[in-house]
Amino acid sequence: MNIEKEITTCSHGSCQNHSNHKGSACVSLVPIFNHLEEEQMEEISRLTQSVSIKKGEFLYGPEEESSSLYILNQGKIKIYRSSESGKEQIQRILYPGDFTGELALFNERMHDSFALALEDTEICKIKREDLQGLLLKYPVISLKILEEFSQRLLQSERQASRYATEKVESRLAMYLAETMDEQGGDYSLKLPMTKKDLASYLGTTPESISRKLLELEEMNLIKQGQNGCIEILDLDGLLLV
Amino acid sequence: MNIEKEITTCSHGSCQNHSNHKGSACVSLVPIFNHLEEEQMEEISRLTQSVSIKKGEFLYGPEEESSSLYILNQGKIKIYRSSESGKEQIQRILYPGDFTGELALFNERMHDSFALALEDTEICKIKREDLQGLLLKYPVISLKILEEFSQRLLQSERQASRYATEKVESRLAMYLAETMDEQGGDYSLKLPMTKKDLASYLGTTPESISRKLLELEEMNLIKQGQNGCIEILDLDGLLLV
DNA sequence: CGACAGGTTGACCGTTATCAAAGATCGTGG
DNA sequence: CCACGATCTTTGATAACGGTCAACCTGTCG
Repeated sequence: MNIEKEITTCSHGSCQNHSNHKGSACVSLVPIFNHLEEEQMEEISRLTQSVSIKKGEFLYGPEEESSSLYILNQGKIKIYRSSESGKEQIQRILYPGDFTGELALFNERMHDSFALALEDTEICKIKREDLQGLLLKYPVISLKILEEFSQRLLQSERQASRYATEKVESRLAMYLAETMDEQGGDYSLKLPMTKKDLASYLGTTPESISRKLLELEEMNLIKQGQNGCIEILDLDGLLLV
Repeated sequence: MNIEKEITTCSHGSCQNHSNHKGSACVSLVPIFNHLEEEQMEEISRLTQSVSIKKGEFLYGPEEESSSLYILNQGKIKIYRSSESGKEQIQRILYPGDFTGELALFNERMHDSFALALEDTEICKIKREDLQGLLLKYPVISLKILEEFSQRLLQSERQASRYATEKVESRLAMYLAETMDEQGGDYSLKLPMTKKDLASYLGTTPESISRKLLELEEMNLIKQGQNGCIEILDLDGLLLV
């Protein structure tokens, strides 16, 4: 079972070299399935189905009926919705171990966003009925999912509140500060998406991102490198913006 | 058990006349506890504890440890957070049957928002341990909560996306359109909060709300009455704004 | 009756979106 | 491996959207 380790350690990183994971081993990746008995794990594995999608293809789109929970095994997936006025807004980027499809799962509803593969991607599916069966059989899993959900909810509400109250510069500064430690050791980071997508994620335009990053640089708070690499020179200052 | 009916029918309304509910009958109100066996209901009731708070008092505040799920029995509670830059932002208003405290519950974390009673209010508490015990014992409840959570998550993400992409006028128009059918029969509504609070909810200022409502009125899309009563004259037009 | 919170209106200005055009980068196919 | 087109990025000029400040009005509550 060292496949798990291998993948886990490289999530959020840039490893493209692992490609021979068997069938449904990916379930072991997902936090919600942690700490289960081995036989339960096997039962779960038996219920999953593995899917590959190529870069640029959609896992699902809005108005599309959903009946599965998707667990990202390998690759990178962009979840975005197109707003009432037609603008695209990025919700989040999925990395190995993340899952999606939950909403449609419990609501018996359609998807209302797009899931687009940014890289060649491998995914595990669990059908709604199978998952619900599992939840009833092993209540612990529900608690795990509830934790995950409440985490997501918290984040989403915080995000909403930020859009509502902070100006672009602050939103950007906060984003940098938050993304930082996740990405590299020493106060630097590599943007996990294009600046265009970052703009959409932060609810602004590419032009503004460009300008604001320059401003932050001129204030000696950050230093931009190549390829969206950014060094943070003054974290405290950044958070005061 | 007609207490349930009585309260259910008046939620979102303006009934102040029911005040003699016994102990923990309120659990029967909550969607997540629907369709349970009677003995289970009784078990749940035994675990709940009833609390009253007066208008203007806080149910909880941020930085405060939480260990209970709160179910609103009677009254009206405003949930808001104060953003990084110190501005207050309203998350939602609770009506009888709604619950709060979930986040802190599953995350073993502190609250990060305020819960303020807008009216004299009655609440049922269930302790974290008790609730988790229930969830493990009756997995069906988990599914209910998961439904509720995914509903909330969907709403919150949609909301966030709106803040990010729509301008004030659209946000306001959408809010009116959404709040409408819930409030009265014929295309009219009564704002459930002050315009000041509405401004905060929509991520803008009272001044802007005032002006935009006037604009909508001048476009013959709505008609303002007394006390935040608004008649919608042209729903389609409103949604095109 | 006065104080106070909410609401409205006006004037002003900062922030940020928009449009346009040029430069950089990436991926693809020859 | 290079060249091409597509896409992303930057920069500049402009304007609109909306926040802020200040004054005034209204209704409510003690």
